[in-house]
Amino acid sequence: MSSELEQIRQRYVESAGHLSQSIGLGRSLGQIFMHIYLSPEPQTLDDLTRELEISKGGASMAVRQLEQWGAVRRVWIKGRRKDYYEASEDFGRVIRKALLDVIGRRMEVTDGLIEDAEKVLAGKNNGDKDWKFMKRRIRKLRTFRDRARWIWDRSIVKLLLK
Amino acid sequence: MSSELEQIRQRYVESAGHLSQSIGLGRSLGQIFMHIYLSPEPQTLDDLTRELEISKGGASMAVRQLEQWGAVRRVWIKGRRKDYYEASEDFGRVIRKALLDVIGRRMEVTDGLIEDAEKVLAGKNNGDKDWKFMKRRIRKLRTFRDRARWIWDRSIVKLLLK
DNA sequence: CTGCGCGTTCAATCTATATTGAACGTATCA
DNA sequence: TGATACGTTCAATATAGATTGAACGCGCAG
Repeated sequence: MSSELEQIRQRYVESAGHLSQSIGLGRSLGQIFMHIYLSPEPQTLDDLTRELEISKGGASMAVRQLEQWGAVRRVWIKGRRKDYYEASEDFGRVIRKALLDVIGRRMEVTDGLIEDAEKVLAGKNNGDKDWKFMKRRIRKLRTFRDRARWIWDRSIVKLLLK
Repeated sequence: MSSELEQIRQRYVESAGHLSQSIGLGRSLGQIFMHIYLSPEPQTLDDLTRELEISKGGASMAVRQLEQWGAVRRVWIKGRRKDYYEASEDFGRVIRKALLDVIGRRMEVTDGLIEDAEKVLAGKNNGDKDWKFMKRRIRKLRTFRDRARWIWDRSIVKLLLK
């Protein structure tokens, strides 16, 4: 492949790496996807370790993540023993799956905590000013949490499905 | 303040710290906001460093970030020299500002790269298979980038404004 | 003007997490 | 049934970036 073409690809790989790094997914995830996406031929783990200078273990894990999000798919080439990967062009689907996965996981983290505290607070219902304040704030927190979840489930997810 | 109340607050502070850490904002940002939010009285930087055991420098920077997002506001108490902070209850506005800030910044990162490469590719328009492939992929990338920006600007932002 | 009490800055340090790579399990081929 | 060529795992390591804290500037009180 022409070296000028190679240069362009490298620039994209680098950029994708920075981007995925900046959103907290690690550099190699973006690099790997972009490399596969800009490769005319399906790529193997060895191709990735060689071209991107990353470890085999890392490549293996990243590729599995990308596969779960539908960003790459495994293709079998008969006669070959290795796994070959090619990129999906359906970015919409990929982003949707990744968002649902990543953000959905994050929203679960907060579950449980608010309910627990509200139970304690309900028991201790004396007229104390500070307890009242705490109750009001935590009720407000819960209201917002519920609304956020609703918007996420009913509106954002729906929007992403288009 | 009752120590039981104090315990509840500490649990929330800890959780908020974990949450903000997990979304890549650092632990202290979440801790600080939650501490102020659950405090009946406006808090000073010294209060924060004492209660949360964080450095003054860090508290100063985090509070400034929270102020920019409208999550806390500075209040003057006459006769006092220190800055006092109290929390906003309008989470919707806060989240909106933070998202627009954080994600907006991220979307700018990718600008420029695609255009540059397309110019190079347009020049080298020979019939070569690999060049054609690269062109198609990058065009697709650009199409998606444009669509993503459109959805962000026209739909998500609009949704958040409610 | 001087000293003090603040908030801010930023190079040094620490830490959460991404990445590595040797050891391992597994499937394929002779 | 080995032998080999893979992909996977996970404890060890490296690194990005969050946090610290000493030095600083500024404004107010005396």
